[in-house]
Amino acid sequence: MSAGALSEWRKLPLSLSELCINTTLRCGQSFRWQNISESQEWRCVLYGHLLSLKQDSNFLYYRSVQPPSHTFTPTTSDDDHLIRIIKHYFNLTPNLTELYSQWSSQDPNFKKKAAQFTGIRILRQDAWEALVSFICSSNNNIARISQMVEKLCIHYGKSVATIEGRAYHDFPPPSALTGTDVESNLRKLGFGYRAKYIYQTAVMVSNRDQGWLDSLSNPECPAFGVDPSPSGEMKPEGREGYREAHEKLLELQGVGPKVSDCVSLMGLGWGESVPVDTHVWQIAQRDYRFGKSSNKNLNKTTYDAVANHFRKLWGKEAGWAHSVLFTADLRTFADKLAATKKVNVKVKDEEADIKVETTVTTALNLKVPKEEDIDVKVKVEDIDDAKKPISRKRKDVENIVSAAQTTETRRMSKRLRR
DNA sequence: GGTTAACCTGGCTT
DNA sequence: AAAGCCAGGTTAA
Repeated sequence: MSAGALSEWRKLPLSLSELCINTTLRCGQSFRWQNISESQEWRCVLYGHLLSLKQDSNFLYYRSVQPPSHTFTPTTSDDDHLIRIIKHYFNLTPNLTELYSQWSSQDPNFKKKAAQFTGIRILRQDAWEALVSFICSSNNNIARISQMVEKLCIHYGKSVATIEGRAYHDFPPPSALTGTDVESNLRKLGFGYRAKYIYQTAVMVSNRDQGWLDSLSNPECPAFGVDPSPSGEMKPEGREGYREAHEKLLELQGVGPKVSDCVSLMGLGWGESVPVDTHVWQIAQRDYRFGKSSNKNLNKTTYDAVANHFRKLWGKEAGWAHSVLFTADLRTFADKLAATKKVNVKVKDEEADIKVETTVTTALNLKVPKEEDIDVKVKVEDIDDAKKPISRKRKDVENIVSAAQTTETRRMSKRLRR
């Protein structure tokens, strides 16, 4: 392991509509990125390299730790290797702007949401990491999932670098999690019932041929270092290879349909995979007329119906579009909507402490179904939220949402009150 | 074969 | 303050 020195920043031309790391790295795809708030920088270990990123409207900036044997200036081959990691991990080949406009032309609801949530890409993560991460995700919240994944790396992953006193670890391979004490250790570390799933799945994967998991990848979007080749023909239920990957993953412990789809999408490169979780099910009911008649709850049949519907609507990269709507619905991003409202109301910083009396025509209300509306009295005391950190507590979010409302009684959805 | 109760835990609400 | 609720589900009965 190496300590200390990060290289100089280097940069890659990239627009925010092609990739927004601040959204993409926070929307529940990867649970491992660390945000350094002072420098607006994101850090994570990928393929044994500590990578640090930041972004402005025209460039993605990146740097890494210097291997001790090298001079301060990175060699071109080091730089090339980092660029390859970045392009692979962020799946930079597809033209996202083009995809957004295709999805928008097919789907007015997508179009409505997408304007606020540009630059969301599906990451091309390591399949094993995605598998374990999403096993951890079951019946769990993003904050705790992130903690669990971090603990896995600290206790079982290789330490790669130490920067500013913090050690950075890589994600542990399956073989590191097959010890007979792993389940009990993970339980002590707070994994709950997922401890057994992780241990059992590690054993199962280790017992298969090396590279078995990666072999389930979309050939057009293979594992890092593998050359792409053509994949099969798109069908309503997805390509042959996707169906096969999905099915094989289900054999593993702790992997049901939703986790299998997350791994297929974010770890195996199958763009048509649409994970249907509670959020997506709610979106389907609220915005796409699902669950209106007999099928009121999410089961195998409705799961497939929702996924197939979105594949028909959005096409081969349906999972990418799904992620945009999913993100737009995350509580973490309630501020995006509110922030835009504030721009509309033209509230100036120096007026931030003044009560808002303006009537706001709000997109918040547009997406609310009438049946679920309830009356809420809103009093706005403080709308000075602009400089607060990204991650907010519930009360902060309510204040922001409130700020977008008037002081009179308005209608507000249950979902937005979360 | 489709439904349903358990399942771990920590953070937040009441 | 203590109890209840909830979080990107899966499993076994």
